[in-house]
Amino acid sequence: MNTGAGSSAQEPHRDIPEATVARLPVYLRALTSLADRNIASCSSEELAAAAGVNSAKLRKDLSYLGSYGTRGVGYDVDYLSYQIAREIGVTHDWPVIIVGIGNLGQALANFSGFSSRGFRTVALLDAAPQMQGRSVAGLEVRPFADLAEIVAAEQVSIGVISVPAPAAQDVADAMVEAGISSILNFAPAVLNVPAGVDVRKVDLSIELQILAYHESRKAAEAEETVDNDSEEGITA
Amino acid sequence: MNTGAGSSAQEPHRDIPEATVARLPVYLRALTSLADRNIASCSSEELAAAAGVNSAKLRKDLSYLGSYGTRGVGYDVDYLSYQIAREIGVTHDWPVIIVGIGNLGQALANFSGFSSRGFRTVALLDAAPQMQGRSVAGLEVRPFADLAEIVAAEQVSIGVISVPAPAAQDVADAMVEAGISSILNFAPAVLNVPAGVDVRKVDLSIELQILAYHESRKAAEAEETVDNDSEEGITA
DNA sequence: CCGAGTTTGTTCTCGCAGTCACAAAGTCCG
DNA sequence: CGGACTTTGTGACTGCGAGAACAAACTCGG
Repeated sequence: MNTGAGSSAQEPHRDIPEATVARLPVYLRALTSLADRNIASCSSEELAAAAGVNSAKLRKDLSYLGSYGTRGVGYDVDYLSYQIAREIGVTHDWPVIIVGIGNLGQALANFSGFSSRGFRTVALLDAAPQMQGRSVAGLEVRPFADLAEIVAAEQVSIGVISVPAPAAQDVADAMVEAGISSILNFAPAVLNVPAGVDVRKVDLSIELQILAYHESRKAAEAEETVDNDSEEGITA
Repeated sequence: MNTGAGSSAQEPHRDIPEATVARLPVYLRALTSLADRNIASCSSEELAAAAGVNSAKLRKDLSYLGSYGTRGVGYDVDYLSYQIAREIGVTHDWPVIIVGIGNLGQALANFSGFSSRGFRTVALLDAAPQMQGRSVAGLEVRPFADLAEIVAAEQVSIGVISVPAPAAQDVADAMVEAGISSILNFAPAVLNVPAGVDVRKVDLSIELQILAYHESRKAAEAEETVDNDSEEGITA
């Protein structure tokens, strides 16, 4: 009865809401943590607590994937982990390249969370001559000009940009040109990419500014409540 | 006529939607970029393009702050910049401490975007003895035990956590205990904090996994469209 | 001084996301 | 073997956010 877009065979889900997609990795991490503690099964309440969300929301999110729980019992940790990993698509490793091996790029290259969660850094690229050939996190830094060649050879579809803002758009253009269709951008710049290419942005100073806004309001409120007293007596 | 919560003198705004708050820093950056190019005024259309959003959304967002534009003309770049900065609360610098001076912590300490956008890193803390006294980004790494003392002395209300996941909750607890009320968390762990404390989370592997999900779907769709052809002929 | 043109600020509508509450479905004990 | 209990999965409701469209307000040229 849907918009007749074929293949209604064994995938009753499809079209998982974006908000849910963003939480699935959180659930996956919580499940991994439970598995590490040798917990074989858990209720939605427990898993929700471990993931830091509401249990109803968790159940609804999981229901988009299918019915992988058992009523009256809960979820099997390993089984659910696999199902989520399969849905996200991290049952096999994704090759990733990092462009811009400054402080942040080096930190990312060394970040174990990438390799342990379905991603494998296959190349580090930097345009600066003095970076060439240096070894970072066990990988040799290669010239930016090699981008297309590496992407083609390693079948890379995900790229990380950690260059200064002015260079970000050029790097993005080159990535798209080379065939990359998903970009994680750490540069504080707006990227223009053609349709079909996904960009996610991580912006450190924006996060801090959002905190600052709330902090300002907290301070203003605190001041307001003291306002009645009009304390100005530092004359003692 | 609002819910009579005092002080209806010269602040007609208050209660800015969270989604808008998250975009204000983006607008601020776009404005800064325009100012750097000596552009004194701009329309909502231009600013929206620079910030990568819809112009209607931009105008709506700005309207929460007040009427700082001129109909028929547009916005004065400097004036609007100041108003946004004032609303966010970054007209003066916020002192920030960073706990966990590993690869990521060092990258954050060296990140110029912090200092140039309303934040000043006042201390770097790490629990590891071998880190003590080392100089990173012009600051000496101090023992984690000094946390409370530093927070009190420098009036710090914002803390950054860049320690491994297992230590994150302990660090958060200590921060809250010391009086910090806003936390930017880079550790892949769920933090439990009391009400009144804001936590924002930046999780690198989650961002990648979200990209992977979309990438999987792209691959699946591509396969689907080729399915009709059933190309298996690599026999040549 | 006035009208045409431009751009903001706001209203309205639609869709997505979060939460509550409950029926369905399974387990476990007597 | 049956009933009480537990927990999932889902339907209904509410509220926020995005976008389109329009009225208000300002500028500028004659």
